[in-house]
Amino acid sequence: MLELAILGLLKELPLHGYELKKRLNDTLGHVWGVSYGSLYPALARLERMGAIEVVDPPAAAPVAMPATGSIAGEAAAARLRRPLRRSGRTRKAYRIATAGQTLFHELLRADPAPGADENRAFALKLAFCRHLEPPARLEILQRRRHQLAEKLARGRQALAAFARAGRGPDPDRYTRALIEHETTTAERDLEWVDSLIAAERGEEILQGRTT
Amino acid sequence: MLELAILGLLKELPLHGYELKKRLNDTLGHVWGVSYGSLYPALARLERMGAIEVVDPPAAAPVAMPATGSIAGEAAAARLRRPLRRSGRTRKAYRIATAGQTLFHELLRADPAPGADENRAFALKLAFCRHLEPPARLEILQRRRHQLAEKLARGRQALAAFARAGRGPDPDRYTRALIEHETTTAERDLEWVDSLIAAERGEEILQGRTT
DNA sequence: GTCATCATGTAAGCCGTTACATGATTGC
DNA sequence: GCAATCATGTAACGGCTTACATGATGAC
Repeated sequence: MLELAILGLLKELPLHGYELKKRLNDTLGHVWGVSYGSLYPALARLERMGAIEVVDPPAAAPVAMPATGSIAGEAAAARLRRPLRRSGRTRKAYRIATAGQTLFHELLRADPAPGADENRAFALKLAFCRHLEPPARLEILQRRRHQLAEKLARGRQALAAFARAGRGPDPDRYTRALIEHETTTAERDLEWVDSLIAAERGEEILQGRTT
Repeated sequence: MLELAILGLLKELPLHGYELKKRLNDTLGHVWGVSYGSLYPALARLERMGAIEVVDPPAAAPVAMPATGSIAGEAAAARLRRPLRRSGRTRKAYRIATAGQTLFHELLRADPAPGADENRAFALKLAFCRHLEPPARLEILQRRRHQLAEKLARGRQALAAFARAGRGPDPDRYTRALIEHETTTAERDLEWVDSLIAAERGEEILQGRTT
């Protein structure tokens, strides 16, 4: 997942580790907080894999990039633009390589190990899926839909079990309240994803694609 | 967190590892899935700490326990009741010790490391907080309330930043939609916790406590 | 007697963290 | 020259997972 986030950010513009961490925590902070101890090794790993590469030009590259469109992107870009006359050796800016593009798409499409971070995984994917083709986006959304539907089913089942077991005064109102709340949350999440899917389909039609 | 779950279950009735895992996955499964590889070491750790102890009686202990009130508890109890005539040595059933009671309460009151599993940590605490005194319960709920309020504030802030930055056609509708959705989710979670707090207060008044 | 299941554990590995070590650049 | 901050890394550890090793019991 860290890899995905890194590649997603580098896809917009070349960055060095320190700046990358800042952005990760600023723009993606609510979903994914990273520390140096995992960031730098991850960068090294990605470089070994050939997914990213250092941009050599000691004092040239990332000048005058137009609006990236990403939140806080402008501020970060400004931060990067200014001190470019540093010697250029201390900082190691990375750029995404072609192998990295491939990896990026693979990671976006891979279904997440079911578990606690299904949520953050989806959030991360959504945050980067603008780089994808509409069909691939749809696939991600539908996979998420499926996850949520299952979660909802499990919740309703648990609720039914409660109804059968809990005769008389509440055996455990807290657990029950929890499951109820989680179930309605799942319902709403599902509706939301459905609305995203609908929007996506509308988009496609507007563009004349009938896939 | 595993410790908390284990202690919480053992507080209801003595169990051995295998059964413990089943319950963990059945009743708490939606919030916390465990594997043997972490469960058994955790049990060993807790035993070393003196928080739990093996129940020696080779073929006697957990017979005829009345309704536990926990979901699926009856089924599990039946499962445990029947094969009791096993030699009694293969299975190591654990009971919570007094040191464990203390630990349990400490774990319930400890504030969770902020991060991804704030949610599951709270869910787990809620699932066990019926063992707590009302004031302690209130404290947990209020801590959660605080967490959610902060999350909500961050969300609104991010949204405001979006409003400032995103002139014209959507720079990134996906991220925006994500943050919007997370914000409204936080709002609803907050309302829910507030309702739990209100219920708790009502409870207190009914019982004549004016704390 | 053999198969499914119950039952306990260990080993290796993944993915992240905190804490530490180190040094360059800039502002004052 | 000194502090703040920028910047890169390493080391140790944490907690959990999968996969593996092992064996008892009960059903047929």
